[in-house]
Amino acid sequence: MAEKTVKKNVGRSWKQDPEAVKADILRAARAEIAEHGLSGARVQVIAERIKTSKRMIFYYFGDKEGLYRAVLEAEYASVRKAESELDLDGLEPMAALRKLVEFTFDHHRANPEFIRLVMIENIHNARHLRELQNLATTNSVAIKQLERICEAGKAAGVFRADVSPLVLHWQISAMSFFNVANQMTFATNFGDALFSEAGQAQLREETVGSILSSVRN
Amino acid sequence: MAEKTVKKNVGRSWKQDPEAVKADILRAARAEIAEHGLSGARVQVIAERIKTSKRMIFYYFGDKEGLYRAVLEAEYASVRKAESELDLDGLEPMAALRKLVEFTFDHHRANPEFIRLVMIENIHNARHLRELQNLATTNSVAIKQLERICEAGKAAGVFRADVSPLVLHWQISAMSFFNVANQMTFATNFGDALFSEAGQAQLREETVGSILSSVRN
DNA sequence: GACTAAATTAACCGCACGGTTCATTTTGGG
DNA sequence: CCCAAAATGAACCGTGCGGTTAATTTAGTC
Repeated sequence: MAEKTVKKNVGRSWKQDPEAVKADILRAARAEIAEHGLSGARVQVIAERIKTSKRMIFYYFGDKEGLYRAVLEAEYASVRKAESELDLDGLEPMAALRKLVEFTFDHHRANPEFIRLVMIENIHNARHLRELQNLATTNSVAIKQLERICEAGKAAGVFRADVSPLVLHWQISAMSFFNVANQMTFATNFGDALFSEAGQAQLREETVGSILSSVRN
Repeated sequence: MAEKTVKKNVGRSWKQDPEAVKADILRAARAEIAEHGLSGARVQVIAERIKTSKRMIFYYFGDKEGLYRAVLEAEYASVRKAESELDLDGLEPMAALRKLVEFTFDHHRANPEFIRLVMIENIHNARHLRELQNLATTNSVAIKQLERICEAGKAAGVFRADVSPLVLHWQISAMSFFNVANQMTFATNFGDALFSEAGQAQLREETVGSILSSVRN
């Protein structure tokens, strides 16, 4: 039959670029999951955000949870990289601690999607994070830096002798994280004064102040 | 036809008790939503947790979001009630502040479901909380208490003159909230030492310490 | 240029979900 | 005791979800 040779697509209709597709999917998934949570995120919507199909997501990442794990892993890697680039050499202990607190406060604020992913992961009791074992060894960069600061501070006599780097990290993280994570409910309940530029500058300084004053000898 | 009058249920099969049913639904919904998030929670599962049907949930609460709003409202009311029962009269400013911090730390820790609901609400950008307008006026009990403490502390000269009750509340909430909300990811990343009984006692005291030292004149 | 494996598209599927319909039972007031 | 209204049960429904099947296109290899 003459109609047999119907060609739907004579010219090249698409190019292969698996790495770019994978990276696109990861970015879109990060945004979608951070916005709606794991169960709230729709695979269809992730596909629609970029120029690909739902099929490709399952092709590359297996299932929704595999995709989520990949997003989580990439995001933690990116944060660790930023942390490791913070240079505190040559600073006095108090100045180093101040810089570390300011960095953490600013970095959390600049990465709300990461914060939301961590919130979501906590809702899931860190079940997926625990499955990412290759991160465990390297994600204590911040602690290592604090340990060095604390040692120097104690040696110089400016820090209390019983300051704990781990507790310090917990306190710094708590305020830096809460500032982003709970912004909406806090503002709803108590007003948004603390979340203007001036308010944020104040919180940043008060955070530094409470950390520094709590280690001071 | 003679078979027309088939009676499936001759005897009394159930009792009416709408208030108890509503209360049961609220409790079950709180647990289910706190565990799985709003989109992750299944109405069917909420019904199965107690002795009722999906039908009753929609009958009393309209839809899933209405149920969630009711849960949120009840939970906030319960927390406000606990806060208002905290008695700080007759305490020196520092002692009063210490007691308030300890209370907040302990209360958050004792109410993980409330913490999770707030986390979930933050994921949703506080959209539902904003629709609960009748709470806005009364949920600043904690702030009022802090204002009184700060005034007394400044008058007595033991507090810095520029201490802000709102910032103080933010700091206290940050650490008390983070301690519960981020426990799982923090423990996964940095070990669970801080979440043993001894670790929690240490964190509680360090939280008090950093707050007190940051207001001290 | 034929062959093959990887990459991509289009169409489809079972199913569980939120929500509804219809009928029945219970309660309480007159 | 009767009857309207509230409360409940059972079965159902359309939709959108995560995930799959099968066919088509690309790109490197000989």
